[in-house]
Amino acid sequence: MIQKQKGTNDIFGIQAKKWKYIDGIIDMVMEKYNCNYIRTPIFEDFNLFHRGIGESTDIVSKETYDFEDKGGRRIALRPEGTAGVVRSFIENKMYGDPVQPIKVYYNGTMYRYERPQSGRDRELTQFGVEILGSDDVISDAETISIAINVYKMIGLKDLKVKINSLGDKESRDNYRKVLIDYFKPHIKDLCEDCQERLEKNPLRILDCKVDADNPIIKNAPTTIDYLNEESKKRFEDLKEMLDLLQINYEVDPKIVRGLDYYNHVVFEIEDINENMGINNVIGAGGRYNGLVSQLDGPETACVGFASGIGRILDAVEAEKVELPIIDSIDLFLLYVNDDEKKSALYYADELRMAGYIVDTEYTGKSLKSQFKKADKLNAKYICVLNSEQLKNGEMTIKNNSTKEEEVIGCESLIYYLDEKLNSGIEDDVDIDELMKGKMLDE
RNA sequence: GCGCCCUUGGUGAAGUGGUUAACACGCUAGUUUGUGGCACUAGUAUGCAAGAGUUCGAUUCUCUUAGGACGCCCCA
Repeated sequence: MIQKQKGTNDIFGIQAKKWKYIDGIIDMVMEKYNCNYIRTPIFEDFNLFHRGIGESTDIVSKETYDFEDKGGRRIALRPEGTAGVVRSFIENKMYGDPVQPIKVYYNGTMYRYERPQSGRDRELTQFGVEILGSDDVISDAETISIAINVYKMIGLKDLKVKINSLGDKESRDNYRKVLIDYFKPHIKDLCEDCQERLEKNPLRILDCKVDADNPIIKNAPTTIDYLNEESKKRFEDLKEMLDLLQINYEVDPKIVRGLDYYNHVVFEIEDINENMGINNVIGAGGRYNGLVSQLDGPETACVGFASGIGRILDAVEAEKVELPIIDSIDLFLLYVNDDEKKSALYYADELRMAGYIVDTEYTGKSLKSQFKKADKLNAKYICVLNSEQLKNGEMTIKNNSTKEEEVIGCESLIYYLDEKLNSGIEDDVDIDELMKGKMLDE
């Protein structure tokens, strides 16, 4: 039997409904921020990621899904969303758009060749926001608030926002040197991995799991100590704006991000619920002012974040958030003989086009099992079509929770359902209304 | 790339080097010739991830491959 590929998932059933619900929330929140949807290709030139993500780490060569196509081109499945968006920004000359900055969001699958573990798959789905063409701290604050508001709308509560500033490029490079100089004399006191990291990626030593309590690491100089005046001012401004937005945050000098295109603000949003696995960061981002020019575009200041839908759903489960998923149908039509089957087909079609969720029997099962099926589908109303009754232009419709039956004229079926289902309390989910409700709660 | 554990039906699972692979749920049918969800009865894996080996004989032992879970590395 052919099995699915390692680290991939089939999403279906109730899980698929949850994904669609989350997607709906994202679309709605983005609309409010006037952030436009962008769809870029899933595969790109390998060099986009090679140059975009940087050569200092071995992420790209080792952990992208890449291959040579039939025309001899080196292709990579996108491992993240930002590079493609930036490529598109440059290629479509969006920097010439009279309205700046360009605010876009994406939502799609990414591919990383790595060993699956809790919260990590080879195919993952991320949504993310990029604000291209603004160097103002207000964009930094807004980026974080977008992420937070999406999570809030979903119903997540155990969130922790961690922020840090890497400063501008000089600050960052300077800090790297300082850090190497600081650790060098203590190298023998660090774990094996950290000894390797010292040259390759010293910033990550701060995040070491083995030596987390090692005083050498705890007392290491922080990025913030090496910010220049302008960078410091930016960071203070950002904190003030987050306070204004009532976003609780924590400054964590260990947040450094692996890639070297980041500067100024970097942030991670964790779900700290105890049921989350080791990978509990559900969203992360930062400012990347150097990337557009690095990819041959004009100097453009950008900020953005990305968030894994899979991780969000892990958090939803960990926090036991009940998503308001519609898991019922309006009417189930039962029948036995061929004449009744045709009536079922006809009325199902009519009612569906009138806006109702209608289902019926397709496998010729006994009436008894049709009742069971109606129950499993959580049918609000059921109707057993009867040839004799239909000849007189009538049918019996039954409320499947109260069990009350009524005989009605066939032609009044739509009006009957309209009256019963669309009046009074309705449990259909209106995301827009939900949002207004939650906004007011805050 | 490395480590560790795991893989039995539609589902949850028990089990053993040797006749018919427990049990439960589910499903199907009947009791009940068109109004069910209860009850009872019957049926429901020629098969134990795939392949190879050891053996008189393997689902059970060994190896390989694939997949799952978790952790390390890395983390976009």
